Amino acid sequence: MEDFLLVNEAAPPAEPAEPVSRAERRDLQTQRILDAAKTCFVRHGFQGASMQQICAEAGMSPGALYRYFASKESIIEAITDQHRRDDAELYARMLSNPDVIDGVVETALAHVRQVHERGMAPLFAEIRAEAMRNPAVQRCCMVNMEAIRVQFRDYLRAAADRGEIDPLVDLDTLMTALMAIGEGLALNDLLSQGVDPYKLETLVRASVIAILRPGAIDAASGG
Amino acid sequence: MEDFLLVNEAAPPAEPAEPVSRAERRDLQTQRILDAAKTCFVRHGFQGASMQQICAEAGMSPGALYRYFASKESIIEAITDQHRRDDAELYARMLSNPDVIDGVVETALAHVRQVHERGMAPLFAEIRAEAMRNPAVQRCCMVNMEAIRVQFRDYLRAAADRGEIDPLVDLDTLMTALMAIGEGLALNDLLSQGVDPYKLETLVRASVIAILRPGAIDAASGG
DNA sequence: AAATAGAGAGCGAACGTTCGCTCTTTACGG
DNA sequence: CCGTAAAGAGCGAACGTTCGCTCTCTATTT
Repeated sequence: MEDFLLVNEAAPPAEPAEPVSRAERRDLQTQRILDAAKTCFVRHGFQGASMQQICAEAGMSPGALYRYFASKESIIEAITDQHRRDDAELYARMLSNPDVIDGVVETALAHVRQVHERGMAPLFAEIRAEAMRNPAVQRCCMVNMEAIRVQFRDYLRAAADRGEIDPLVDLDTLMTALMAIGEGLALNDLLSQGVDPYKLETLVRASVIAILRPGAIDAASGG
Repeated sequence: MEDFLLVNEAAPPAEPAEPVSRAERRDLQTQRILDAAKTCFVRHGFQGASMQQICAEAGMSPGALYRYFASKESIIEAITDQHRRDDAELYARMLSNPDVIDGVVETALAHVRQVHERGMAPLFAEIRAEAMRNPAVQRCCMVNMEAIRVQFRDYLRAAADRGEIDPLVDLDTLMTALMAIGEGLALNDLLSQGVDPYKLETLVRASVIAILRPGAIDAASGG
C-alpha cells in the first residue's frame, strides 16, 4: 500500500531569494525524478513501479514529469547508465593504485561498501535482471562494461609484466572471474547479512593474494 | 480446433488405453504451467510477463490455468521454490565428496554449468531481484538458503577439524563468501561470455586451494 | 519603470489498452 | 447424468501516456 503523500514543503520557506537559472532548475528537476524513480524501483522493480508512484515520490504531476522524460523506458535507461557510470568510476580509482593486490582488494571492498551504504542492492539486482532481456539496457551495460574491461585488462597486464601475477594464469579468464566474484560479493550485500567487515577484508585480501601470487596455479596442478 | 491436439499429441495415438490417473494428470498439467511460466518469466520477468502469455505458452485458457494456481503470485512462489530446491540438491551432492576442495570446486562449476545449460541466468537474476522486495519470495529463499548453510557449515567444519582448512579463517565468513562468489560466477553465465571451461576450472581450483590451504591468512597478513 | 508577449513548467482529468482474475457455458468420461 | 475440466467472454482496476489548461517567469518594447 503506497501512501500518496505530497512532499513539496522542503525548500521554499528556507530560501526565499534563490538564484536558480533555467538550466540549473532543469537539471535539478531531472535528478529529482531520477532519485524518485530509484526509490520506487528499489521498492517495486522496474515493471512493478508505476509512473504514478514515481510522480508522487517526486512530487510532480505526470504532465510535468513527461516534460523531462519521454517514457518510463527512458527513465530506466538513464538510471542504468548512471549506475554503470558509478561502477566505471569505482574501477577507474583502482587504476591509480600502484599495488595490484591493494587495487583489486580495495575495489572489491569499496564496491561491497558502496552497495551496502546506498541500499542499492535491490536496484543492482534489478538492473542485472533487466539487462538480460531488455536490449536497450543490455547495450548500456555492455558499453560501460567494455570500457571497464579494457582498462582492467591493461592494469592486470602491467602487473603481470612486473611479475606480480602468476605467469601461468590466463589474464582474461582471471579478469572475468574477478569481476564476477566482485559482483557476487556486492550483490549479496554481505554487510547487511551480518558479516564482520574486518573479517571480510581479511578473507578477501588473503584470497586475492593467494590467487594472484606467482605459484598459485602451479601449486594447484601439483597438489 | 486443431490447437487442442497440438499440445496433447504425444500419447493418444501411441497409447489408446492410457492409464493416467487423475492425480498424475494434475501433476502433469501443473508442471506444464510451471514450464510455460518459466519460459515467459525468462523472456519478460515476473512482472513483465502476463497471465495471458503464460496461458498461451501452456496452451490453456485462463479458466483452466486458475484451476491449478490461485494467482500469479503463487506461480512465482512455486517457481522460486523449485529453483531453490535445485540449488539445495546441488549443495547436497557436495556433502558426499570426501575432499573439501573437490567438493567446493565441483559444486561451483556444476552451478555455473547448470545455469548455462538450462539458460536459466535470466530467471536466476529475476529471482534474486524479486527476493529483495517480495516478502513471500524472500522467505522462500531464506528457508532453503538456511538449510543449505547448515549443511555447508558442518561440511566445512569437518574439513577444518581434519586440518584441511586454515585454522585462522572464520568459517562463517568463509562460507558466506564462498556462496556469494559461487553465485557471482553462476549469475554472470561465464560460459556464455566465451570463457574457456577448462581455464575457468583451472582458475577456480587454484583459487579454492589457495584460499582453503592452511597458511593462506598467515601469508596475507605477513606479506 | 510599466506593459506585454511568449515560452517553459506544472497540473490533473481522461484516453485507450492491458492487467489479473472471475464467471458462465459447454464437452465429455465414468 | 452427474462431476470434473476446459473454454473464453467479460469484469473492474490500473497501466503508461496525452492533452488542454493555468501559472510563472523572462525578455522585449514602450
